[in-house]
Amino acid sequence: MKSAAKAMQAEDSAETGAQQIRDAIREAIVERRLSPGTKLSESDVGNLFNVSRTLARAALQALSYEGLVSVEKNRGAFVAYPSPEEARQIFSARRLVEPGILREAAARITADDISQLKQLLLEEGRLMSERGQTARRAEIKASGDFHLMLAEISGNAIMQRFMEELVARSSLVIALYGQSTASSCGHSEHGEIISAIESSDLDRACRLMLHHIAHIETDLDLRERKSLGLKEAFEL
Amino acid sequence: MKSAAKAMQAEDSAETGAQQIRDAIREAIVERRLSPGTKLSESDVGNLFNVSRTLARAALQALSYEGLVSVEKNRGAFVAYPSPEEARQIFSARRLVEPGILREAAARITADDISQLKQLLLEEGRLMSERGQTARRAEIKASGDFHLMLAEISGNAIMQRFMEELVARSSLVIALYGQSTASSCGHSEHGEIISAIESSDLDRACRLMLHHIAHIETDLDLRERKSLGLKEAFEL
DNA sequence: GTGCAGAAAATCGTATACAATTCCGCCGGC
DNA sequence: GCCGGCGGAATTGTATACGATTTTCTGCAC
Repeated sequence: MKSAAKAMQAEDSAETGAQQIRDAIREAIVERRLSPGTKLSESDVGNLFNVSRTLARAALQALSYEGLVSVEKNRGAFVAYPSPEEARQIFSARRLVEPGILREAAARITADDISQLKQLLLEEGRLMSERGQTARRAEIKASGDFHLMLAEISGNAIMQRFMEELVARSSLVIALYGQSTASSCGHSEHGEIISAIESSDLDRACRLMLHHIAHIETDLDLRERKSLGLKEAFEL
Repeated sequence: MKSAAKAMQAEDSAETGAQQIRDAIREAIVERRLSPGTKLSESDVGNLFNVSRTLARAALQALSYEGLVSVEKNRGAFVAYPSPEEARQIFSARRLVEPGILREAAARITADDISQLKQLLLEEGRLMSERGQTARRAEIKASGDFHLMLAEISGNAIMQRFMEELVARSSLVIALYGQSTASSCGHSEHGEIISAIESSDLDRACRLMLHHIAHIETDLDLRERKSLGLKEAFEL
């Protein structure tokens, strides 16, 4: 309900209404307030934001292009439920592009950028030590923001958009298959990467980045979770 | 009309009507039947395909997410007109991801894949020697398909989709800023890359790929083309 | 002829209406 | 009791309707 109110207040924004709805839903998905598989009916979304189905539908379509929502013909839209294979591909893509982004970012980075990165790191650490759902959600967001900021620094808007997609989908994967409570990125690894950049040791930075991504993947249990709703579900 | 890479997904009236329209327009853009800057009004598109504005709008929205169409609020949709900076970023992105894709593809490639690649090459060569608009258009498509097939072989659907976007946008850039009539890729370079893959010389293949992309860029004149609609336009 | 205000036309943004499809419970047959 | 078919409700797919914004055209003053 309060999200609906938020949508109303920003009514006279520059963007078309569908964009705001899309952003609101995306944020909810990335922060894991919406679980994978949840049905997002057009009417419900429309009612929630006090708009017609037209706009709700447009927002859902947009999210499906980002891979955060899957729409099935004549059946509706659902929060994406990435398969293990999809999960592997997402992280494979990250391993493929993030070192390159890191290199480009390092080539253009300014002192101001570095201090911003460090501030992000600090914030991340602060949230980690806090308790509570909201802190947890903010932490998830912050740890993704580190990777996104590197993409931003790289100065390539296309890669930046791609990284936004990958980070968002990673959040879904972690929500589904993550095991440890340490929800997302190893915080300290972010710091080490910054250090390596500062000392202009690019190779080391890239190695750390790859290690970091691998580390996140290690925390996943990517076994096919079939229906499982059988005897196995009850014999424990 | 049987592009191998189009092995995308089934038919039987496939997806919702908007998708077909989107694909048709995308093809027209990539084959340069639609020039950058051309206005795509919702009504016109709808009439052209005998559907309502609703579907036309959905298709245009979809294309805007791919960067092939830019929609301006309350003004309409236009075939994208990438700025020189955008063009640089597109090719920068390709330099960043294509070597990685190539490596993954090489790791999974089969004999059958190689023969398909070679066949694509042959087709490309044949089209090159032909005259006429339609041959030219088919050639443009074929030269892009080489890169797309590598992405497909890599087995990563996410990277494949990203490459589809990059190749399509590259076509726009070449249409805008390309100088030589040799519309697109150096044909022979594709062959060399295949050879390097065949002999398992990955480093060489990557070097060739980077060189190949650089070669395409060399053919661009990325100077800001301001209005130019002034005296310069008439004094020649 | 030039320039500008204002109306008319065209086009987009959003809502609503209707058709098509799927989902779900009910019922009779076996 | 279980299975398969048959409405009715719910939901999506598409079209149309209407208000808002932009563009174009017209006419009058200068």
